[in-house]
Amino acid sequence: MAVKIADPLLMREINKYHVLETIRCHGQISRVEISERTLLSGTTVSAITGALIEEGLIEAIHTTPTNETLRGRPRVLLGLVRDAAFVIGVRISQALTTATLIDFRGETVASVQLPVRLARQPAEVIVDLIEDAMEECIGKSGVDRSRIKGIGIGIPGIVDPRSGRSYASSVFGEREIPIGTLLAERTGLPVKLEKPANLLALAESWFGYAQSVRSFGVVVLDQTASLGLWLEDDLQRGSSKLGPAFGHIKVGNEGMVCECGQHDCLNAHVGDAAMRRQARQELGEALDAAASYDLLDHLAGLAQAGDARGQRLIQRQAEKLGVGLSHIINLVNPAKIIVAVESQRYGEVIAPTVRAAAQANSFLTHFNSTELIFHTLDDQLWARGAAALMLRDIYSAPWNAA
Amino acid sequence: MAVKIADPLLMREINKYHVLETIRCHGQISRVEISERTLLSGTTVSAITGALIEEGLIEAIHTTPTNETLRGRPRVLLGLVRDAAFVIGVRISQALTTATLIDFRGETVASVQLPVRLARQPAEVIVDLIEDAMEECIGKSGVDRSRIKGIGIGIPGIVDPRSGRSYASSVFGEREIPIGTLLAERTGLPVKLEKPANLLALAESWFGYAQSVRSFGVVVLDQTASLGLWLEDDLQRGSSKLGPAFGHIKVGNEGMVCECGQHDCLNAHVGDAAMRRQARQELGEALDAAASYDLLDHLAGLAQAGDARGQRLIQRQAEKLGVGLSHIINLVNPAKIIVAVESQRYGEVIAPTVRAAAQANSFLTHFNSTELIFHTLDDQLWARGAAALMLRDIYSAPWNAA
DNA sequence: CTACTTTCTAAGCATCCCTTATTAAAGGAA
DNA sequence: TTCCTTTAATAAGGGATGCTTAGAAAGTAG
Repeated sequence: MAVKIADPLLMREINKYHVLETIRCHGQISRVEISERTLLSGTTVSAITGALIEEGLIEAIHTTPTNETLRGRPRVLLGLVRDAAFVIGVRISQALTTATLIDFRGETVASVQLPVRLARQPAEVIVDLIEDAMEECIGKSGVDRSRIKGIGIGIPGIVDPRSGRSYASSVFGEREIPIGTLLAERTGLPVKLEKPANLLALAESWFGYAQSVRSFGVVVLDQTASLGLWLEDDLQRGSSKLGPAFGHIKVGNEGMVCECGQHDCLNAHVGDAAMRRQARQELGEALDAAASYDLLDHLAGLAQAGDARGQRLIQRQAEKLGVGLSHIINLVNPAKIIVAVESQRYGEVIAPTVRAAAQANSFLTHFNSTELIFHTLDDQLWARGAAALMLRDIYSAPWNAA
Repeated sequence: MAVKIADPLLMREINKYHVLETIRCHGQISRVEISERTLLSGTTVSAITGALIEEGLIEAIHTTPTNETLRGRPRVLLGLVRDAAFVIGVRISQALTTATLIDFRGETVASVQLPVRLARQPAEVIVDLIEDAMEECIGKSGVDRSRIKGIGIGIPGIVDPRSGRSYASSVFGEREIPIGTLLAERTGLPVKLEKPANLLALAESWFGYAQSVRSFGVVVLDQTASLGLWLEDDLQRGSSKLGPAFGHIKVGNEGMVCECGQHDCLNAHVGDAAMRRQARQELGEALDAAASYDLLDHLAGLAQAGDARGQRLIQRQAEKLGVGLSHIINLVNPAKIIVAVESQRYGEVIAPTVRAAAQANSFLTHFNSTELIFHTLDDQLWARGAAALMLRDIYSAPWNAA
């Protein structure tokens, strides 16, 4: 069957999920208000919240009654139990690995940064390093190890969330590393892998600009361009389960070579890696040392300082990205597209051109119904996305469950 | 709330829908088999089928017991009641309007063709003509008028299914005609509009190659190229509710002008209208008379006969279409893409090139996980799609209901 | 301290599904 | 033909859920 058969247990699960979601979104909320928002009867809400309290997921908050001169019995506010579960979010990027411990409310408890290039290390060492970072994180926080329920990892490149394998990642080079499996064996915890754009999409949906938005996309622009698509309450993974191949849509005919072997992929024109190649050609190696990393930021600085060649480079990239966005707009037409760029300065420089190019290449009605948002890639949000990946299992939307 | 609250009634609705779907897909099926397929208990199936019989939607079939030397009490086969409801599907295209009467099982009862160019007529006349065709259809079939539950209409161009308006249709020219509203007023029946690709997607999902496929796309190539996307058990309409603007994704930089005012839209390169312009340039007006309509078919004939210019024209178009498909593959990566072409000959000629171009421009993993199917645009299937549009309301999937 | 207001919970009812037991409707063998 | 076996379909009983109504709890206002 494509869809689950309904029985009383599923019914309960569904309503329980709704109640938990309502509490999560509101932070603190009374039973009455839950009842109003969910349209469930008061008794049902009481029964469900009772069970959730029993399970230790929520608790009554005994702070101020918050009664704004209201008469009658004061409402008891309910909220998530902060330490009902902890999750570790790991962000792996070119030159920096971050491990962040997140509590059940999605808030950061502790964070450890590891400024190391993992690409040069063998798999064993990589896993060692990540494990150390996580240990440090746990130690710093003082959280009991048994309360940690899982690990969510974000890795650039092609990631298969089913097998826990990472392909063609700029971080690991050509190697296929079953990093998920390795870490799971080490820690005995469930591990989930995703590409960064998917994690950010999850984070935006839970905590960010896309709360209760039914369809949106998150475009991450750093080493490469990548897209996470959120449609109808879940990540869109497509038939291959790998998610959209945004970086490999074709956006020109200049013959730029992509690492995938084809020509004029978006990633051949756009992103840190592509820009480095172009900059080397056009600006010479003067740039090379200055912009060992943070090339995009450096370029933005040049452009703002009035450097014509830098401006042209950026302009060209922004246009290509705009064309890429236009394909999303025309084909999927989500309510929002959030473009996340690592360097704030760079984001500000390209935003107008990207927007204009997107408009120039989109069908007008569709462009107008898709909101384009630019913002800086937030490390914190990123980690919360990785955590949400695991927390989702605990919250467990019943219609997605196996 | 984004999702419905669960209560016993919804539970029943969901299971009822599953039972009805199972019966629809199987034509004739016993209670036991329904129980096995849906995983519902026998008693529940009995209760639900009992209700459905009461409502007149299904009935016991008293033909052969179909007992393959099986002992025991024979199974009673259940099936849809053929005349539980009738629906009229109307297909409007450039030079031909077809009205088809469809029964509750999705089978054609009667069909009327109107070889008339509606573009030249005022709105009043258009509605008159369609009404006449429908009347003829009803009369021919002898079906009681009161059993007809609605009208589903397919119109090329931009269609807003909410307002029943048709924009920028090649059929009506620049006019905005509220054809849905007009016909609803005339007939007193509910009317739904869709673009052809959406109707075909619906039809493929109900009756065709995409039964129980969770995600697929249907690309229709006739006057223009158009895409209907089916994701997660429903048509993907996007934020604008108009569906994908496949014809307006950009596929080149040759500067071909599209009717939307932009350059190098897919529709500027591909489809009957674009080919006519190109053919006029390259083949001269010798072609003009021969190919008043059915230009694509005519071209295919030329190409098969060895005409180099015709082959080049077709080749170029096929490549552009392949690029278009690659965007679908890379971004959405559906399990199937069904390419429906009006002329069988033309379809056969372009298929290899389209496939090759799609492959050359897609990320390999994604290409390999999307099945590409070419087939001829089936007038019958088309009409059944229009009918399914209405029947869907009667079947009423509970999770899509308001 | 009492009356009032509002929140929350308990009791009773209706619906649904499931498991088990019973009836119905055939075929096969004596 | 009659009785037994086998399978299908229905009926009865149990468990879970949600809803409505009524009552207990916990404050404020006077």
